[in-house]
Amino acid sequence: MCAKRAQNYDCPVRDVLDRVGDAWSVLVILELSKGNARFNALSRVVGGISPRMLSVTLRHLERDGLVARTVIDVKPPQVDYGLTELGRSLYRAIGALSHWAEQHQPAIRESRTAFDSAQDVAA
Amino acid sequence: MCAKRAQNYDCPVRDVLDRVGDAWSVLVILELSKGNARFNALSRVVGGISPRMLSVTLRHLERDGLVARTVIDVKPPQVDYGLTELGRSLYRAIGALSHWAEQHQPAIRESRTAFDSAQDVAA
DNA sequence: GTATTAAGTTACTGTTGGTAACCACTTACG
DNA sequence: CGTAAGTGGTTACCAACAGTAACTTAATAC
Repeated sequence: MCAKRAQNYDCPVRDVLDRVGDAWSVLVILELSKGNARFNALSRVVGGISPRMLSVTLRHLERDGLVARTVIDVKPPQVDYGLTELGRSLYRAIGALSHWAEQHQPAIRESRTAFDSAQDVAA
Repeated sequence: MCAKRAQNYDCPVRDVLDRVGDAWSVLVILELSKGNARFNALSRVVGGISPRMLSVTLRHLERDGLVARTVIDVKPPQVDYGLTELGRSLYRAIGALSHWAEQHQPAIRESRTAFDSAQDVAA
């Protein structure tokens, strides 16, 4: 976004947020932080994700060097996905934001409720 | 996302990432971290944002209690926007991620280039 | 009277996020 | 031998939403 319209902003943060901002990416990184996994295993455990979305998400993460894809040449070929070192370091960074999120979620929830009921009155 | 399809996951992180994942939200928070500003001032300084998107973004941020909207009752009524304490604390949290982003951007860029050229060969 | 600035809103469009259905291949079961 | 179920995805399609362009209301200046 920043890069695309990039009038004044050259923004490394956007590169990361474009990836992190995606719901599935985070869930997949969270899952993989527990250990490597294969496609269908992820598919089952992430819950609600479709094969396509998983495929797309994994390819994005692989492209950014956050996830490594390894084909194991057994008879029905298996594919193993795991976090790279870069991926693990991002996981830690997300952890910090996640911490903030947990701490302040009540405040946000409260604010939203207040805002919404104020809107209802206005309407 | 998490909340919407919320099969298994009740995820406070998503609440925050839905907001942070949006390009404009971050840019606006960054801008407001420098000091309060009015609508058209923001419009000019953010660069590339349309009135609608600014309006939408600000209302989201206000709803989440990150930004305060103050109407000043002068003759052409003015509206002042500024970060709340919650907003400032999020700004600091974003800072951490931003730091990670700056540190690792070269690695990500490199990985993308490598990945893309590998794809080109394959095609 | 028409131009500008304030702070947005409305109506529309194009991209993209997401679903449902399908594919090719191998092993297991009856 | 046929068919079901697991592997790892792709293709075709649609709806929602992000984003743009144009308009609004009201006041002050020229």
